[in-house]
Amino acid sequence: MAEFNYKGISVKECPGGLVLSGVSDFIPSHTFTCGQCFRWHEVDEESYHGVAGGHSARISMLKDGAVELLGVTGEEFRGYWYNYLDLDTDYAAIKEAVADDGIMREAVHYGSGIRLLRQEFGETVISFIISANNNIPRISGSVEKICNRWGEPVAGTDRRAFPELQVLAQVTETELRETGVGFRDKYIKATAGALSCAETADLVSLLRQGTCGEAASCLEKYPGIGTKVAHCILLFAGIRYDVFPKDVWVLRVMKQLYPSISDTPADIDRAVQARFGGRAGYAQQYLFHYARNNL
DNA sequence: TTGCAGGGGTCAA
DNA sequence: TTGACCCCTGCA
Repeated sequence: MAEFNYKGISVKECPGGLVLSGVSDFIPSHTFTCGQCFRWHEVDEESYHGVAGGHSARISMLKDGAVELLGVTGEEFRGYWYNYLDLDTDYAAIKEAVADDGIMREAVHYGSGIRLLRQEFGETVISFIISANNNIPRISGSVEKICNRWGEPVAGTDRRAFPELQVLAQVTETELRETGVGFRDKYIKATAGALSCAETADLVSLLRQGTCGEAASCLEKYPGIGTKVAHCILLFAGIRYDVFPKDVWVLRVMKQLYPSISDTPADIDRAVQARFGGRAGYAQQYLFHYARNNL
């Protein structure tokens, strides 16, 4: 069995996949259930199966702390999963920076194994349009149905890839509604159509420029995308980390734990930018995950 | 068993 | 600034 080192991570081939040593600050349950993604299914304790970017993997934490990637080749690890799992980011440094008071220390400790996934842009856009005024089981169900119906087959699994936006743009609203997306059907079709006409790489490049408010406004031009969904897309597609999505849970935690900060979104943004700056998105994830499970 | 409120918002009036 | 919007779930 071959063994190699990739950017500080020791990668060893094992039957059916790879075992990684030297990955820190990663716990599958924290990363895959913190609300940033909808296509990772728990198959065992600290073991999840997911499909991303046309690839399939079963990712598990082994007892010795090593990370096992089943169904993944060394080439796929270097070419896709390393970046997807955000393995080049130093989470120890981020955690130290954002855990600047007792509340944040507790939130960071609670979600210590969260990594922000660098998800596909189109999949992230459509998934978070579906998330509006919705709940996680239903969002996951709709996304899976969309993949089953219009996605391409993926090697190594019965599950399918998230379809291209060009494909979704051709689907009727009635067909979309059959996947349980409800009134969001027209938003999905319209935004998939508008984005499939645009050059995605150029748009993503544009979204990295300017302030996070400007980037969010750019996305808010598309149907079904308001401020909160725009911020989620920017953060969870790995485009920028200075955004702070404010959903009901974050507003709840801010009101309860930081009553001195006014609960208007603008005031929260000002306080968060001053305090966390370019790491606001990471802070939001720790707070959100903590709030969801403790408040 | 049935009825109702509410959910990781957005949009239009 | 408000209410409608799909529809599933939890709870009384």
